[in-house]
Amino acid sequence: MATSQTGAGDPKRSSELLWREFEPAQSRPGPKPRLTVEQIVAAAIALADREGLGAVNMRNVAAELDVGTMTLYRYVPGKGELLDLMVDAVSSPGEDEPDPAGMDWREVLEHIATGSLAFYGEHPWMLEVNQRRPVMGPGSLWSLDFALGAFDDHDVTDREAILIITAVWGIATGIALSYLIQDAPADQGGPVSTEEEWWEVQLPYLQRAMESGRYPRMARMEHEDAWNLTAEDAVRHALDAYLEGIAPRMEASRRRGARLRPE
Amino acid sequence: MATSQTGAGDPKRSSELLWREFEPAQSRPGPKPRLTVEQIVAAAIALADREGLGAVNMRNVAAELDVGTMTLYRYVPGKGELLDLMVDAVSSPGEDEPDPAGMDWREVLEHIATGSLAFYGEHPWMLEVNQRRPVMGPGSLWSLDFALGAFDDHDVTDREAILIITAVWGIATGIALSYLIQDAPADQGGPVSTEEEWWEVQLPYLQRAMESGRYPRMARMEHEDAWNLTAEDAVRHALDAYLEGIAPRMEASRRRGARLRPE
DNA sequence: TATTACTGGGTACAACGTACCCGATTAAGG
DNA sequence: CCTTAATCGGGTACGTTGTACCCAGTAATA
Repeated sequence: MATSQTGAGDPKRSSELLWREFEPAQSRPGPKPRLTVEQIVAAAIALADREGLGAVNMRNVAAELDVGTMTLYRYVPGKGELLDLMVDAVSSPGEDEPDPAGMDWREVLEHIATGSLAFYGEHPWMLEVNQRRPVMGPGSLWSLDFALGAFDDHDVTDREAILIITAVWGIATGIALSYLIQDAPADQGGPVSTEEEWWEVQLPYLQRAMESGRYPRMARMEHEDAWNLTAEDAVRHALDAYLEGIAPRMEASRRRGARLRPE
Repeated sequence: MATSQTGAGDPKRSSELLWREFEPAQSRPGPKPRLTVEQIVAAAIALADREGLGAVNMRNVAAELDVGTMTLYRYVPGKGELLDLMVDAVSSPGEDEPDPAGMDWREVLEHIATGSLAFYGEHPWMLEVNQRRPVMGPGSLWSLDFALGAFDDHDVTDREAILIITAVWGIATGIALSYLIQDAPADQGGPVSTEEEWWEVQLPYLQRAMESGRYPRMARMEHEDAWNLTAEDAVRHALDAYLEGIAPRMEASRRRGARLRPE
């Protein structure tokens, strides 16, 4: 296995591990484990944050924890499952997470979008993970529940809520993919060309392409400032327009003085 | 190199290959090449379409063409560059591509979004490629130029045009990532759990999670229809709302009776 | 015809995931 | 307290990848 896909392993083992907090450990014969799953996941995340997803291999994670490589397999069935655990762990709420109850729908959705950017800034390797199957662990469920908080005071169908959450998440992730993935530490090995070098080399080819007349609209662009956008600029624009688009519907669906009742 | 990243190789070699049509071959000593770069790229794309990105390795591509593995290295510096070429090749215009000149801004942007979905449906492996650096070849430039056609009749700044294109592209790609990547042929090897199996196994855990009271909003959802969304549904919703949001600006910027002049 | 650059592709190695194995350890039963 | 058996740490080794290196065959040029 070489690629980095979620849901690659045995779903039963993955689920057991994701929800491990639900079955407390019981006393068993044999030596005390030296590690915990949490330690392994934390080490793998630290490694990914620091050196990129390419550096996350079983040998490196084991070295990070100063244990033998094969020891990891006592705790985690394989690399695929470890990746699932990493994804769910970073999706879990932080210390200072606000409570969506009491926030306006706009605030919640904006918090999701800007929070996603900050999130991908901290964990750019998350943009490289192929979330082939949704990882449904405690952290991911929490994220979804948080997002649903946008509609606490509104009468929208479940379907509509999902559509809106999907759209906001899609905007944030789609744009983060364009702008942030390049900040992730790359697998080194080849000629470690910097961003400047990269463009410098391409420039003459692009120049000739522009002069070829095959890209008339591009050729007419002022290159200077148009491309100097940040992910924040792009998300702000897209989100503002999108929220403007759904605002009438949201305002129409607002319930009168309702609060989330934990019935 | 194990991961699938663009821009991984030598940028000079990549550019030369991307723009190979610009330097015509000249007569040289030595045997005639048995292959062309086009053939190799086409074989790799066919393989990726059919068996997934995981099946694209140098040995398989060579077997597809009935040549020795190392022969490929006569034409392509390495797998990273081959991936760049694949990405640019599938981004090139098809036979029946409409001309954005003469289309309304809405039509162009909608065509980009729905076209993207169809595109990812045909080449789901594109969702797995980490576009760490933009591949600036003939195909990608053409896509950009096409998108800029949305503004032929409008007075918008270059910056604004890029913002809008980025938003539409981000919406389509972000949503495709959620909905379509699961349709890509998976790297087989482990327990090849189907979609149903996957959910069946997770269900009891999710049930317990819902009963735990930690996800009150999720627990209150009607699961039946809310999750049965297609990528088309999600994109239509997001794009409609977004276009609604930028419509005032676009209408305000419309030029009077202007047409694209190939000056 | 001789030269020379280029072609096909076999061999081999390094990095990876992980199957398999063995000895050391420790809770539970007597 | 001692036996038993499950569990732990982790070394060895193999299969799969990308690709460096090499050599022999080939064809345009001089």
